[in-house]
Amino acid sequence: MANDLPLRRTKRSLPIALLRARESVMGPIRDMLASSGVNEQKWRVLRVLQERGPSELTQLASEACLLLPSLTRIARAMEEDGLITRTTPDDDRRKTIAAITPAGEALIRTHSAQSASIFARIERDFGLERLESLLDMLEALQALPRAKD
Amino acid sequence: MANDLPLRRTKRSLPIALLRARESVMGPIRDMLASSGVNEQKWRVLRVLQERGPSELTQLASEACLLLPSLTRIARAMEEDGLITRTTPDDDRRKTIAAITPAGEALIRTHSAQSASIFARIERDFGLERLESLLDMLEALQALPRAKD
DNA sequence: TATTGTTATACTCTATAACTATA
DNA sequence: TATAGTTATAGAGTATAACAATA
Repeated sequence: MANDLPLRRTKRSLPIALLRARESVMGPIRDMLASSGVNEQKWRVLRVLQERGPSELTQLASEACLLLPSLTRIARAMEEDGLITRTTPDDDRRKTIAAITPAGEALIRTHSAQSASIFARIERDFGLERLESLLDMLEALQALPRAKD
Repeated sequence: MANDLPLRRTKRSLPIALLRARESVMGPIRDMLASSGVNEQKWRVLRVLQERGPSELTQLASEACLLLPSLTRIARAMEEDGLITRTTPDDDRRKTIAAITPAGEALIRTHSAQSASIFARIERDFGLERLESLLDMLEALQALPRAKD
């Protein structure tokens, strides 16, 4: 069996290239979050909730790229910190709806200027048009049909 | 202070878009690795070593997107499994050089056909030209100057 | 029976600092 | 003194399965 096909160079390996690109972008963002009291995961949860409004945990986990058991723990901690609320809707009491609180929104606002400045720098160095094109492609990549096998 | 600038939609947030895109690509690759006995991190180490040849741990950590303490542990385990060797060069005995073994290369070969097929599917669904263009941009993004502040 | 979320568990990675050996 | 790597430690995420409550 001729299964010793050479693999792509790692620079041209999509998973590795995506990871390395993310690592280079995350540097200044990690510095920002270090002074915020929330980690990357909690920041994503806040960002998704602010954008989408109150959300079921399953959907929230999917959009924030977290497993549901991880989100269960994270959401409990964030509720204790007053950043989100968790409620059970009367029409389906299996569900939990998470929602961002004013304190959570305030935390985002506190860092919005810094976040914008980090992004502006990338825009400047990378090029606005190219960046928009990259974001278009990343969005399209997410939308690809999931392989079944 | 007008620091309540609205943030980008999460779909247009570079860190989140990179993460979500990677998650959608990693699905079938995780399935592949599940039957290989190595996890994502060890797979990256093997891929980098196969490509670059024997490497110092600091450089290897950087290219495989791992912290050095993580790599120390991972490399020890991989050496025990016979996938890599670790040697101390005579000209600088502070260093450790890791190198892939024939068993490590065999492990990669075992999955090269499957890996190629996963990639071919993405090429087909996403478009070859578009994919190459995406990889170009990801490579360029990695090469951006690191922010200092 | 299927769905939603929680809990439990084992494993692993992350992040930081302290430490050793060598240069 | 600086560098390369290791060790230690605390914290957190990953992955899976089992479970409870509800539909």
